[in-house]
Amino acid sequence: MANIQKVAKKAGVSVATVSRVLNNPDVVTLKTRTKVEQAIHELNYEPSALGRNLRTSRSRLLLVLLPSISNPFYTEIINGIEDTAIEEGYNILLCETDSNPERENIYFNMVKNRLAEGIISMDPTVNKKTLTDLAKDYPIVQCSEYDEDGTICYVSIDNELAAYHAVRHLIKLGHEKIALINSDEKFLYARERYRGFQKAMEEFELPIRPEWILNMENVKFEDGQQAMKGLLKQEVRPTAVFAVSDVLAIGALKELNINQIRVPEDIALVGFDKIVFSNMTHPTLTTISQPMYKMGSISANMLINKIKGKAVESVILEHELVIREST
Amino acid sequence: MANIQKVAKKAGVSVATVSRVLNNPDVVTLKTRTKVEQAIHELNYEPSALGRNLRTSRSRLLLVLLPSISNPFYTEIINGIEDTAIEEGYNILLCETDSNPERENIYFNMVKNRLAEGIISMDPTVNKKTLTDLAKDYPIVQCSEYDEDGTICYVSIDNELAAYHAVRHLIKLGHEKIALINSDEKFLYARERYRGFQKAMEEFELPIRPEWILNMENVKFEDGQQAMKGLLKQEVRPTAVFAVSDVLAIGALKELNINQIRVPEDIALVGFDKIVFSNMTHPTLTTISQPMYKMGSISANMLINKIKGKAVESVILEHELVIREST
DNA sequence: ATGAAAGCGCTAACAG
DNA sequence: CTGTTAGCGCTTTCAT
Repeated sequence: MANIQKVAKKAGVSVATVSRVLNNPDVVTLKTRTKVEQAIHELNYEPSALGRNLRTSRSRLLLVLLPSISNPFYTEIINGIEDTAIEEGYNILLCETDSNPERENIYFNMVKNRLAEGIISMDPTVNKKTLTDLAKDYPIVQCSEYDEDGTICYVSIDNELAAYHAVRHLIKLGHEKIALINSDEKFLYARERYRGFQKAMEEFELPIRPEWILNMENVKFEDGQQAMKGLLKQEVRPTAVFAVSDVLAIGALKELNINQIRVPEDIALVGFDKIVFSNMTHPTLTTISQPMYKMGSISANMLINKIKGKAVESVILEHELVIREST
Repeated sequence: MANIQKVAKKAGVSVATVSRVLNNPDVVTLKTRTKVEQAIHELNYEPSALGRNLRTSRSRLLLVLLPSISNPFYTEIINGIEDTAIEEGYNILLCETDSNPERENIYFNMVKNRLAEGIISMDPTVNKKTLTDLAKDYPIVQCSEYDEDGTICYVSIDNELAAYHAVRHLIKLGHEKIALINSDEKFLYARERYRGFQKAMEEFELPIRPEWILNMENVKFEDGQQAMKGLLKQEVRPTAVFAVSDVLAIGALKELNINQIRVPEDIALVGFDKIVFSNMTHPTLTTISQPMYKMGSISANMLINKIKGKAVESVILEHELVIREST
């Protein structure tokens, strides 16, 4: 495989000149440049990023931590991150942790040993302590899920307000018996969305029934289905359900369809995230839309600025209630 | 930042010894090893992968090319690739090409300049010529979509047979008017699945109506919905539809639901891929299941073997017809 | 404008 | 078992 030495030899110049042609072409005379370019072409030379990276001690690689790529919530965010990263000359490594600390560790080590220059964490299940410790020495930002009292910058939305809007929408539609399908409250977003639910219910003086507050361990379709199954078994049924993610809502909708319960006539349903599927269900899902692409691109910019040593500040973005057929 | 030199100095040994406790601990006496380990700990030393990579001229990075991560078809395959890769000490870089040759080129360059050691291509839109050229010099395998007369190894299924099974299933159910929602026939899998459709129809002496063969440019939900819209407009309606991907089928189902057409009573529907969402629709979707995880893990193994210089052979895996509510 | 030379951090052959 | 040393391929000062 051709290296810079061979090119230099073939072109009859020094390796420094070849390097200049590669990185700083205007400081080389047209004549020598042409010579070098021809040698490069003839030898089919490709500069090794390995050598360059060691020399410059940069890898131009960013890590994106997420529990699982199968969650459609992340896809638009990733697109935003990716476009911005590529624009800035970085590549991203999608890191599925599967909520597994060991996996997590592999990726943390990649930044410790310089294989990657920084981390965008979107993983609610990440070990906050480890992440905070790592953030002292390496550039890290958080996207969507963040650490409440942490020192790590983030970009997110106002989850409490968004949930409040969703529930208020149901209340204004005349619903009084409203259930909540939430995820595990060990996650900040789950706690915040619960607070939004609570706030709306209290504001309109509606009772919160503990048996209608469901906390699911995971956020897969089956969990939503399971949750709805639980709700339907109860003596008194709610007339409306707010699920904190579209995936949960779609699972719940499945169970409603199976039982021939009409949506929204018998039970109204609101989701969260506006994933692509949410428009393919029957009926289509009312949901909260987050500016996912923007969240991605902002977090990528934040991280790159941090890498460059610039100061960065956390950002809260706007959400939007998207009213469709399920309410 | 601590490097191997500082550790050696602190421990009072040579850099070689430090390197040994890192890579080959058993050849070092317990006593010196302990000394070195303590120095490593005290200095909070992390070996630089940059230096190691240059020295060993390996990056332990594999590229996975796919048009878009938002297509749920890829998620299980990626899991298979990832698990196998990590097991073998490799990491994977998910590369979205967006069917954009420029993007594609970025990733091809990463392997040319040694940042990555090989490529698993799952991208039907990839430039076959470029890929074949690259495969002469670098380890490359194909997963799912492959090049018919190419020299590049692949793992896939028998698309023609799978499509044949899907259509035969509809025929055995008594259907005679069967439509096909296909993707663009520039893709091999589309041509193969068409052939399977054709074979089944001919075997049972059923006519193939050109107006019931739809070739969609993309394979998003909207394309399936669009296709079904087209079918419903026609004078004579089919009683069954085979869509070559679940995503298309789900879009088609959406349009059927909108028009209150009963599935499977009025129109039966078969998809392809068995994506997670295909079990959440109402009715659930009959589909062809591919061993996606296995495809992923086999292709990763193939690539790693190729990198190691071993000979590898293409593999065709089994598929399965999964009969659910839509037929 | 170009070249010589140092060195990024590591591994591995060789010597002892 | 451990140390010395060369060098992976590149960029970048410092001279010229």
